[in-house]
Amino acid sequence: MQRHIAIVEDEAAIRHNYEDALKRYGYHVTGYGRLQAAREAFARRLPDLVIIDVGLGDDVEGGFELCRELRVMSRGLPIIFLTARDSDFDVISGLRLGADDYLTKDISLQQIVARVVALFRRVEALSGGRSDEKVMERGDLKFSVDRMEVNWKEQSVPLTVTEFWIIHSLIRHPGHVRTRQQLMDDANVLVDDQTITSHVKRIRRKFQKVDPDFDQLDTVYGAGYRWKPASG
Amino acid sequence: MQRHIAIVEDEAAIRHNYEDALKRYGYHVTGYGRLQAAREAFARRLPDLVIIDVGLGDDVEGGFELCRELRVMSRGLPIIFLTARDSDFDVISGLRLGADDYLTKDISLQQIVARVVALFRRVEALSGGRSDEKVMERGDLKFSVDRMEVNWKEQSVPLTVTEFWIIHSLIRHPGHVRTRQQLMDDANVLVDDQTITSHVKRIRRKFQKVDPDFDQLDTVYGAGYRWKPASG
DNA sequence: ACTCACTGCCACAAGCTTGCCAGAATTCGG
DNA sequence: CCGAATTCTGGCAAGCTTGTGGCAGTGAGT
Repeated sequence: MQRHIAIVEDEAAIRHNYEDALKRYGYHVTGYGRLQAAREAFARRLPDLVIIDVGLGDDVEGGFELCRELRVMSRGLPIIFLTARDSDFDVISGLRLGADDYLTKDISLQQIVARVVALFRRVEALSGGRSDEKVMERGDLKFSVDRMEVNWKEQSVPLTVTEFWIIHSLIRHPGHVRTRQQLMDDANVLVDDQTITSHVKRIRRKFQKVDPDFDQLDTVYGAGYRWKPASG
Repeated sequence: MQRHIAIVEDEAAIRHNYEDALKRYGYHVTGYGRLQAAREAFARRLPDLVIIDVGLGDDVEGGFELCRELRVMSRGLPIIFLTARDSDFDVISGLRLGADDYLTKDISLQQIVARVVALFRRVEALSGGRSDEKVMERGDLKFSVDRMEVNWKEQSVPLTVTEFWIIHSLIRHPGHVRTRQQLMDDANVLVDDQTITSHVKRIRRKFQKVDPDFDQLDTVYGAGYRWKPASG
């Protein structure tokens, strides 16, 4: 699968520069001019890497806030900070937001691409070659792609491969309805709708074995299934 | 119209396997044993999807080169890479070239077919699909197609699929009257006028359960229904 | 060869949704 | 104010969707 990079940067000219450079390297790139747009997009689907300009307009704090939110959504998601001013650099490092890299805007496009590539390589090395995040945390759920392991409330839930990818698909789109077709695609199987129903039953059973009150996986009648977002 | 898939793979046995599997799914498949043959065919007519073995003979670079050429010819053409080797080098290079998917040869035929189907679905969704706004906000109403969820004054309103599409149709034309016929079309059902009346009744009831003063959905005598614009 | 886990699917049960009817209520035109 | 047309409403039966237990085929591991 192609890597998906998100760029949050309000100056259109700069944003397009970065987009072009990264696209030329075969990445799938989406640019966002405003924080809110980015936030909404991320709620739908997390990219594989995020580049954030912390000097976004007058809302200096916004970039930090977004970073914090992303860290909550996905612990392992690579984040690169961009800043026009050198002075911000200290602030950023002081905040320990967990960004994976900091860049000032005066560096060359080539350098940026190089950093992105390097970051992907590093993430890959850690996670054994998958393009997905190492670990996702969503409320009571901990999800590790490289270990193929799922934890619910600190307890391990033993899932099979197919079940794993179905859950994976649901969790990567929290709150969104996924049709049985989509789940099939994401789990890489080509089967009957009913079979997905069976898998979901088994998944529920396994979660309930660990936590009888498990209730995070909604059925949406006539549509599909949905992973209930943490807050409800 | 039938989809045309091209397979570039030098080992005849493997190539035929793939061809058969995909043909059984109703695709029109052409196999090419040598790069040059494929290149010439593509110059005449581009297929709808290409599967390339990157380990073609001793010409390791050939597959990548072909991919590059195809990308120039058609930016959106779906390309799947096949390889016997699982080394990172192949993966990275393949992805940078803009391949849409990447498979090692040890996966099952079924999985390959599944990927092909999924890729076509994705491409279709991007081009042919209507480009809906994902989230709509109209005054007290929040509406998300992805989530199949409707909120009125911050409270969730549980609607069925048909009700959902009816509301969707009304909200996309705020202040305009929609006939029962139009609502039928938009909800993709073919029924009696009276049935739409029933649906509207149920929709109103559900909104009123959340907010007894709900009054946003007007009846226009002799014509149809209308979603009252916000301030009204 | 044998076991065991996984997967896909079937068949039946349970539940929800939908379409429509018939009578009541409302609106419209004169 | 009256009659005709239109809409509202409660309710119900058919049909579709999902839950559930189970079974057979496959493939990996012993």
